[in-house]
Amino acid sequence: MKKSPRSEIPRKAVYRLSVYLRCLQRLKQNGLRTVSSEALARAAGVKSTQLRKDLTYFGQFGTRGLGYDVEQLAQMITDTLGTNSLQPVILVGVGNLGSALLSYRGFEQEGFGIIGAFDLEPAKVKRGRGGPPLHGMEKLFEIIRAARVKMAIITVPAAAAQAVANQLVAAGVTGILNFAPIVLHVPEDVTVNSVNLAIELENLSYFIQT
Amino acid sequence: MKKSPRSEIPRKAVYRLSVYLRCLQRLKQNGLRTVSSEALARAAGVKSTQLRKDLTYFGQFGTRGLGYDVEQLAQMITDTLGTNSLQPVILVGVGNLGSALLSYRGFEQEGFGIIGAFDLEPAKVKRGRGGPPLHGMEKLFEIIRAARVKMAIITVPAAAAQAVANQLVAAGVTGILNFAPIVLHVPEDVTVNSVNLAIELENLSYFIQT
DNA sequence: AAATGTGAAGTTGTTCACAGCT
DNA sequence: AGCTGTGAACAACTTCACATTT
Repeated sequence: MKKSPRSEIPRKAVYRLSVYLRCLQRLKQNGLRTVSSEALARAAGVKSTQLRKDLTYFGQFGTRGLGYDVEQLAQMITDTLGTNSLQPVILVGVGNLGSALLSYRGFEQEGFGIIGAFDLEPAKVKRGRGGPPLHGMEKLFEIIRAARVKMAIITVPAAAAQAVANQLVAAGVTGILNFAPIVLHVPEDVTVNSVNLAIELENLSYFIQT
Repeated sequence: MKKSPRSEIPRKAVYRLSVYLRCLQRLKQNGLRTVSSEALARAAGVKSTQLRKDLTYFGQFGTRGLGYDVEQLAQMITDTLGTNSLQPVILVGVGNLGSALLSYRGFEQEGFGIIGAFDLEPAKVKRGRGGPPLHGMEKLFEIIRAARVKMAIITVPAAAAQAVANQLVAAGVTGILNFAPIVLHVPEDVTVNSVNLAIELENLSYFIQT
């Protein structure tokens, strides 16, 4: 298997891989077997040359004159992203946003299972029925280790986020999806993706000014 | 007032402006009056030269030898982003994620008020107490027009998202925060910021692979 | 002395143009 | 003929080096 040097692949290209995958899934549902870079790129909202360039970072998957096999390309993307097997994920901070995300089913649809939620005061949290078990913070380390959890979602207030991140990293987490409005400092081998909903709106606010 | 040509300012620089603002707010709470580009940049997780370059897109705000006035710089950023006055926002699609975001108070803290929520079947939606009024889709156009709403949040399923976007644009919305896992096609003068939570996790999944 | 502001250099990411398969 | 794969050209963004101001 050709293992490309991971560091030379643009982060954005990896991100777009996920977008392509969504489009391929839709195409498959519509019964399409093959697709050209032109058509897939249009669906994904990018230029066809960019799509082809992105794919070459990971290998060669097309047939010249014909296009890409929908099924096969989707398979290679899930292989590459590592979303074949179900990844266990935990969530820390069951406040407004945290409980919101717990009731959101969108993660599971894509192969991620939230196997546990953590909060400083689990007793105070109002929980709907269903959903993952809720623990106090003292269980964090133990559960992460036991389930070999590599990915975590942080939805605690800004003031607590860095401390939580430190605990997660110490327990073995190497991927963090951070919703706290703060820049997290972590070791090099840990990846942080930050989503800040207020900033997304604020950003729009700039562009709608006439 | 120096009005720089909006199109020549990198989108990323505008985004970082929001990050700087968050840091300035924290500094202000801690009682700091001035801050150097070095210190602010560290807090924001960027290089100091980048911070300075970003700011020059909007004017000159520092004092050489001293640094930036925290209060004044924060003021200029809110002016620039247009978040001085409270922006009315609506939300379309009160499913799992939509109702999640409605109960999330983070938007209001930053000067955005969700003045209305819309759903195909408002009767079916379980609503907690409080929060904005809930309407059927037939009211969408009228309410957007009446309140001169410019910004909207889309949390409908992928299959419905483009149609909703079209309605929003027709009613006068020019900024859309899109949570549907699909690429929206809109006129040039409309800005779309897409947030895809599943993709963020999927992306992490790639980087945690050893 | 300390720190900003900025043209120039460097780096990264995107698009072009076309060679090379099927 | 049609469409992919890719080196080279281009564009966008970041960082450097240093002149400039307080």
